Amino acid sequence: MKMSKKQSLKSGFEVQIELSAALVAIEGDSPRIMLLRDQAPAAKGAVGAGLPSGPFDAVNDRTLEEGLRRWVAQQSGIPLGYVEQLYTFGDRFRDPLERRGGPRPVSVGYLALVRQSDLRARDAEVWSDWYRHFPWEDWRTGPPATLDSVLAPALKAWVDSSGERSDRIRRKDRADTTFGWNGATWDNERVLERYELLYEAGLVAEAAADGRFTPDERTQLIFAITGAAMMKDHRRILATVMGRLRGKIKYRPVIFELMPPTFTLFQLQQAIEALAGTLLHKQNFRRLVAHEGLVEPTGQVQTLTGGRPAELFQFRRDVIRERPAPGVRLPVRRGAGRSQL
Amino acid sequence: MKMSKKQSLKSGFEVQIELSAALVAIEGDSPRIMLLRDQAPAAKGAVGAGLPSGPFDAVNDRTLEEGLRRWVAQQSGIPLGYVEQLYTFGDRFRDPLERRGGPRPVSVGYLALVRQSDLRARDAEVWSDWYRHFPWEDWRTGPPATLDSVLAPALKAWVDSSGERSDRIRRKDRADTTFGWNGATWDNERVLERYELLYEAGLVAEAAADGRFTPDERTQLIFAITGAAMMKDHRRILATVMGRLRGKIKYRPVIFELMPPTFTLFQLQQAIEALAGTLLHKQNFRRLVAHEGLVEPTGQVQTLTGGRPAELFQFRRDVIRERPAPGVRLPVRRGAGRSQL
DNA sequence: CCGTTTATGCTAAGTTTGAGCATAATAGGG
DNA sequence: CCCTATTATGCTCAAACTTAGCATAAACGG
Repeated sequence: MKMSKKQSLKSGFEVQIELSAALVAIEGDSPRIMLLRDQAPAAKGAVGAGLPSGPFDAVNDRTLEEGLRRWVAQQSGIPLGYVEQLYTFGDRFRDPLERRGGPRPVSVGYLALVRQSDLRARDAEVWSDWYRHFPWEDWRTGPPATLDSVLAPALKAWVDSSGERSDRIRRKDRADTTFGWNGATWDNERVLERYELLYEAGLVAEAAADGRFTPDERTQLIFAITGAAMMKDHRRILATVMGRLRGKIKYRPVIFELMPPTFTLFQLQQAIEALAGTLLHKQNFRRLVAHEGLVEPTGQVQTLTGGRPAELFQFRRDVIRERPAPGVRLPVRRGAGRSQL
Repeated sequence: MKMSKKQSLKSGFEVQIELSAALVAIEGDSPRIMLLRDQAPAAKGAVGAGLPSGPFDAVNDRTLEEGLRRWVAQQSGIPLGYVEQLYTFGDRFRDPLERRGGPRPVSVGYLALVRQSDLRARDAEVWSDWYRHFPWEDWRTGPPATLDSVLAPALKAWVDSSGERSDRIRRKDRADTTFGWNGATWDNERVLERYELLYEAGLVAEAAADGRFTPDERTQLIFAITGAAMMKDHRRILATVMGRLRGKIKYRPVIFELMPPTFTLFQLQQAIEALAGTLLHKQNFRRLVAHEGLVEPTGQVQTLTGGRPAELFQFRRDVIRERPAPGVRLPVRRGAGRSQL
């Protein structure tokens, strides 16, 4: 059973692990993600911007996370605080380079939260609103326009394009449940499922880049909505980040990793709304937060908004001790919309 | 920046990925985990039983999960249904073999749920109750005895063993919050945190095996409670599984992956209690499940318990469509205990 | 000083949860 | 065949929590 190094190499047991981090920050009501500009000449096959990333060094890195921090520090200069491992992707052919003889990628995706104050973009970096890459995930101003007008018909075409009847039913069912059509509910955590569906349907630019599709006029139009391609599987990692973060704020106080030391309750609310992609009832949110004892007043006030000055609060560090799952339970506002496919 | 294959090998960028699966099943009120008996001669350095696992084959496996299924099928003959990736571990020296020149391990842990009916143990396999390996996690008959009598004093010794005062405070705080002592609450999901703490404190057999401790009389005693060592980092994966599963049943109907096609409500309750490690209020559980619409009656009854016959139910497949997070919200019973450290 | 804007307080009505009492339907023993 | 133990199921009450608004407070700009 045991193999020499040579043999194992030949049979493909050795791979390179790529560590990627999605750095998330919030500016006002905008959830931001850090992207490194596309620096490789287009001819080389690299497409789009990408997350900070680099290979895991088994000799020098004590842990995977240590390696990740090293790469991020090197590429962005941003010191990381909260870091969480998300998922390990090893699917074949997610990186178009692989078809041209590149190595088989196995990538470990991380989520890192960056406080607004630590935020400084240098030349090679962009902090872009994550809804630019996932416009259908933002429900703060009601059901996203492109959801029904563009994605629904495009997915309907994908459903109908299958030869088998049973397969068409499966596809339709899947589209309905992930996008909340025809009686199903929109679940704001299923970001990855929605992305994967669009990928399979060839409706995101990466799917075209991976060689299965030649982008025609119709898909070009759709790409305009689903956004420009990102490097490798980085948009998939981003989708994972969004879903995970949306789930996590509900039961762990991670939101405070994104807030400045002191903040008004409305700023806190806006930050949560930014991540969740939905709006909250202001008075109830305030009662919830106060009641949960997650924050405490500092006594100071802030007079920036033109209205009555808001009291400044800070996070109570010791809450973690007290209750098992101190998060911000999201009361949802009325008026979820749905459409037909 | 680019390196030839030779260079990258030298600098340690290529590693082997090990895929491991924790197969979970439930028998009555006992949550089971599948272990392969320790088959290597002790002299070789392998210690304890382990999870089914094997290296990822980048040439032949299309995805990581595919490789995992192949290994499990090969080693146990059990066909896997529900499979979920948990975490990727890459810490140095978690496997004692590594110190003796073995390869740097990077392992991707998976959770797989097996239906009782698919359960069949062959010679090399054991389905063991997971609380045998984590006795302090079972609160169904009240606070675990060994928690206060054995773990508390042992952890107190670990706290006091630090030379620095600030470090002692940090250690005490960490012990309190993860084990729910001194006013903190027991969180049944923090299985991994508790295991990691015991590992760091040298209180689990794996920590001794990794060479940092020579087990003396005292630790021998503790190992009797914390359980025999498992191979590599497999008990850590198991801890991750327990925590993840305890969290997941609350918001996704994964429990049904473990149940037979039809079941009584009390069987369902016992299954959930088995995973959660806590007891539920029977009448309220029934109301909850009925109200959530997760199950539907089959019309049949079961007369096995000696009391009134129980109606048999089945899972309603279509619930996933309807609501965003159909899980079994766990009402907790009174009487959480705590102790002093 | 007045209208506008944002922050904050408060309450009525509806829903969910925690706990326990009461009843129903079986088995087994006398 | 009746009585008791045992498990299943139905129901209710009070407490806690949510939802949705109304109402008031405290700033700003004319």
